[in-house]
Amino acid sequence: MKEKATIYDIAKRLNISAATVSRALNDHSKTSEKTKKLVLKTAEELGYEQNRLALALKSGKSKNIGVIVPRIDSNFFGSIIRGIEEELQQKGYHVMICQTHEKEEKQIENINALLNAQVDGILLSVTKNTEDTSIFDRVLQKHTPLIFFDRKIEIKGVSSVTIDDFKGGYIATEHLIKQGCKHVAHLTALGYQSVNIYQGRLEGYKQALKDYDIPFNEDLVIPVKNDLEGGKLAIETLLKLKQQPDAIFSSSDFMLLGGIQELKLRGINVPNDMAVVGFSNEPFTKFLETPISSVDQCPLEIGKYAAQVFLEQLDDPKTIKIEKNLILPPELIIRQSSLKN
Amino acid sequence: MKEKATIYDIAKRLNISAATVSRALNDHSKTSEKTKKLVLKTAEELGYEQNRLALALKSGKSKNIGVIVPRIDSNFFGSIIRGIEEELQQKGYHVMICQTHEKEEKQIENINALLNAQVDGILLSVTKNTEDTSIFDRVLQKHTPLIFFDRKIEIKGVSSVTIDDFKGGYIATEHLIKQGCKHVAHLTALGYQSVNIYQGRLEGYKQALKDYDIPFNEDLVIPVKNDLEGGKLAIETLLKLKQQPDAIFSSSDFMLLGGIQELKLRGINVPNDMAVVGFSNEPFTKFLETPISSVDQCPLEIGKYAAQVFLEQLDDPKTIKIEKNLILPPELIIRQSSLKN
DNA sequence: CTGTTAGCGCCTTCAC
DNA sequence: GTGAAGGCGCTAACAG
Repeated sequence: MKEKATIYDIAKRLNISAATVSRALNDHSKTSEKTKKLVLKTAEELGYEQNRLALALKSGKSKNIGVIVPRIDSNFFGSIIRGIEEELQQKGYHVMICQTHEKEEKQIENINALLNAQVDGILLSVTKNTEDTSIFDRVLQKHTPLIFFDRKIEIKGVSSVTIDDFKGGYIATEHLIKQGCKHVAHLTALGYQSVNIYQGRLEGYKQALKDYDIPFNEDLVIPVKNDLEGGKLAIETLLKLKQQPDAIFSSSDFMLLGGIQELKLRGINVPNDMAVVGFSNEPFTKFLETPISSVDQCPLEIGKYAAQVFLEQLDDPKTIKIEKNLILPPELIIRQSSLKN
Repeated sequence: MKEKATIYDIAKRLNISAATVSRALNDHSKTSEKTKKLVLKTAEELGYEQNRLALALKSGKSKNIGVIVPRIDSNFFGSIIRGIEEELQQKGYHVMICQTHEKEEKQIENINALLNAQVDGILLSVTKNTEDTSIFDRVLQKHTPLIFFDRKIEIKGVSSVTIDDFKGGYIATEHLIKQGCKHVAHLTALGYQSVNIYQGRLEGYKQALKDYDIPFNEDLVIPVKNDLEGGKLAIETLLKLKQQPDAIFSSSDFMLLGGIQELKLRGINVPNDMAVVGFSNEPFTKFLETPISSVDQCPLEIGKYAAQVFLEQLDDPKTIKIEKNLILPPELIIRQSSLKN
């Protein structure tokens, strides 16, 4: 077997032209069955395989799409990528992965790299500190489909797939209220202004309070760093209040876990003294002794829909590319941490 | 800005030949400084970007490498991919991701797809039920570097990066023995024969017992399915024994967690009645009320080394590609679950 | 139904 | 120092 057989090799062997071989291989209508069979047979013998690079250069379509996420080693983004990959590979696409580590410069680098690798589209979860949006214009100028997922920025002509953070905040809070909680606190994360995910959760929280005639109390909203330490600090702050809360809706499972650890140290029982609900449905939430209720963001779905939106964009002629903004409903997973006895 | 500027566009504008433009862009020695500057300037103006596909077709190097894993939405594989990506992107490579879902047919499909996408190399964590190895020969015949990581198969000429499972089993067991445990049970996983990862851990366990003059007791080795349910079953089996264990070394954190839950139901205290150590250092292990000791497999390192081995293979002339088998030392992370009071 | 020609965008001899 | 020509592998248009 030669290292690499081309259509010319098989053409030579059969004493026909490369064009005929190409047609036969692609099952073109105007080709005799005889030559088709012959070509297929010798192709097999020579171990021929199509060189997608050549095809890509010719057609201008690489059949690769770029996916940019903050980190890949997180359950959330890993699941999204899984969804994207599964949806796209069956259409003959390959997924090229990049990470930004929440750095805008890396985001720009990655986009440029993907662009000149001639990807057929870019799916991007926007870095939280994105300030310069001109890079996105460059993508659009090249007529490369661009789709935001999970985290978006408002840019005309860019479709997106996100979850309904407002609803997530609402159902979590409503659930706690229905459990009989009168003073629901809320932990929100610092540092995500530009993608305002946490803003939506907060608004949902407020709306739920309003709908159930509970006055909003600013003191019960604690903005902290999104990690275990932040959660501990939040608890310390909350417990100093005159009016202490009887429930917490945290916009992140990690902050919540830190908080729960702190509550335990202080002998405060979850869920009876303090009912809690987190956000993201991180894998660890269901493994704890007191499993944590959490709002699931359906990452697999996000990935699948993002892929589908991309495929739709492809069908459209370049001029009438309509913007599509999918907002998926999150789902509240109720576990022990929010069920008062 | 035109949709896509090529070297011809800038050549035309400057009334010079495309060849000169190419040379100027590549900082070729035999080009006047004047034209270089001129070319660079107009390239900038026209928004020129190199088309990597054309370069790839010409050079035969796509600067893409394929990575195949069972699943991407697992902390372990996610971390490995992160390591690979970070190491390779700075050398100008892109990572293309595929999943096998532990199906051999998908593994073959993915390899073929990557091959005719002309990747410059394939990094693969072998599917556990791999039987037909002829696909790997095909890769080698094409002189495409192939590197196994985490899970390997013995194939001449294929390098690999794995962890020392024997050592992992050894240090975990030794640690339990040093804690004063006399009857260390071992949970091993069913269904991974072809990649014999679990075999190594078992051997390490045996060797540790031997080194500390503890007789090996076959009854204490429980093979179960690698999930929570399997762990529960294992505990049931163990507790029926005349000689009950006082410690467990589990070859998987998930089996162990199931076991711990079962122990708790039965009022058996961890670590005092039963000291336990898991394997993989899954994220949840450190979040539990009784954090679990576990053998960390350094996935990030695996990824980085796999990438490095790939880069080394590249330097070698095709003929003298030497096989390199890196075996990384795992690390025991000691937490409360194995520390007797 | 098949062969010829041309070109995707780039780089690399080979002349000049 | 620069231009012209050819080719990487494939396909589409145009003849025949």
